[in-house]
Amino acid sequence: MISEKTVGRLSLYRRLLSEMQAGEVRTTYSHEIAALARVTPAQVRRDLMEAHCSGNSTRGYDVGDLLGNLCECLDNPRGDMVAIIGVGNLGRALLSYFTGRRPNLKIVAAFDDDPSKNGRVIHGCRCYPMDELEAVAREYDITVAIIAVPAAAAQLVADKLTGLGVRGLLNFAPVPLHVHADVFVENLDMTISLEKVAWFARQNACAAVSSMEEEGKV
Amino acid sequence: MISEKTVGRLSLYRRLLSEMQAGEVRTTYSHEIAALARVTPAQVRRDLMEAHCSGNSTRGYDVGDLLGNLCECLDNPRGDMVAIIGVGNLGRALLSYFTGRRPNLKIVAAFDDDPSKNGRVIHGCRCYPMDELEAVAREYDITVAIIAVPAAAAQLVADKLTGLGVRGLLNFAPVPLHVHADVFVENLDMTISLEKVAWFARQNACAAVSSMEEEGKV
DNA sequence: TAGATTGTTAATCGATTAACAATC
DNA sequence: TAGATTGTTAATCGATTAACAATC
Repeated sequence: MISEKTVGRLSLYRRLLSEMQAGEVRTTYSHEIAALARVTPAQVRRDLMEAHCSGNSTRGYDVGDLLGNLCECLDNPRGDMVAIIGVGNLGRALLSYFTGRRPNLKIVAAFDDDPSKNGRVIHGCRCYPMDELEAVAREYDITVAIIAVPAAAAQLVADKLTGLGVRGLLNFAPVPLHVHADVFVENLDMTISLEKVAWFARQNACAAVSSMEEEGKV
Repeated sequence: MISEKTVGRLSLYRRLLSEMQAGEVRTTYSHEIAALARVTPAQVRRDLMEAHCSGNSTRGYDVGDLLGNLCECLDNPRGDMVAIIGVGNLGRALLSYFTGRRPNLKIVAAFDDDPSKNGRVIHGCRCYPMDELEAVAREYDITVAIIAVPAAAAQLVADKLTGLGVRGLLNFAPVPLHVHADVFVENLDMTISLEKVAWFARQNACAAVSSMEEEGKV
């Protein structure tokens, strides 16, 4: 099993390579990919080897081959069916953000308890009441879900989803979810991210001031 | 300097502890915090020690003391001024999401090149044209920025911001940013997160099937 | 006291980094 | 060939985990 970080980077490399290809670049070296992805060349090579991609010691990597390999490694040939739970401000923004971004990751159904949303089509995605989760999830064979409900409802939603066989959750609710080991959860707690940024921004600003003071003393 | 992961977890502990306090819990043990945060008790103790929080070997940790210490460690007493760049679907959703969530992290200004947004107040935040970035950033003493512009514009925006002294960026644009070492960047690439979830969901589903097959054989 | 906890130290694990040989 | 690259191996680094003594 490839590590979590490597999978994320492979996905990034793929995107960068497809931009290269659009610019008609045929071959590339690890350090070129590394510069774009902001990682080290050695890391790129290691990641690519994990994905069974090999290069040529004179011409580096063939962009077309690499893209093919990465797609084969990362994508489900049948595509993955995604549901989104919660169609508030955040849910609607996520629908608009994800729609069309990756054809293989299709958000096919949205769910919300608000009756006024029942039956509406938002960014091309139909909205169902929570009661119909089981029926719709089975109909579409949903394997991935995005949780965009308030914190208080998130665990209940996660339990329902995993009970229906969903094995991957992208959780935007600001609570850590309790799930079985065979379910992959990615927590995207945006408040924590913003707090981290603010904290390090302050530390860096302080470090800059104190290093300037030190320089001044010398 | 405390590690990135620890800072994130401290922020999480604080939130969980404040919920405890709302339920009138006075003292707590590391394993209680650990169960809520989905980490190990040893990790909780290590994190708390990093933040110079100490406990009592019989009564564990005092919830009130802990909250006070964590706030002192994590928060800027004067509050941090945050700007958001890009007021599209995502930007507006982020404004609504962050508004009021952390009083110490106030989004005081939004910026967008779309003239129709100039002067509008969205979720209590005034919208300015990009031309006014420098003047407004200096006026409010902005130290943190959220980047919610399309990929093609992100690097330019980041350069402008860091040029104005912003030392923390929360980047939602799907490109890695090039910044100086004294700027902290948190990349929140939601497409990569969703791809990771889909990938591991598939691996886990496959693993479940093969383990069932193995059990069947025995 | 006895017992469960905290804080500290040593051991383990994994990922990253650096150094090298192989290749075209 | 010469040179820059790839792929491989060994060394380093850091974080996590486990084991222990100290505490109330």
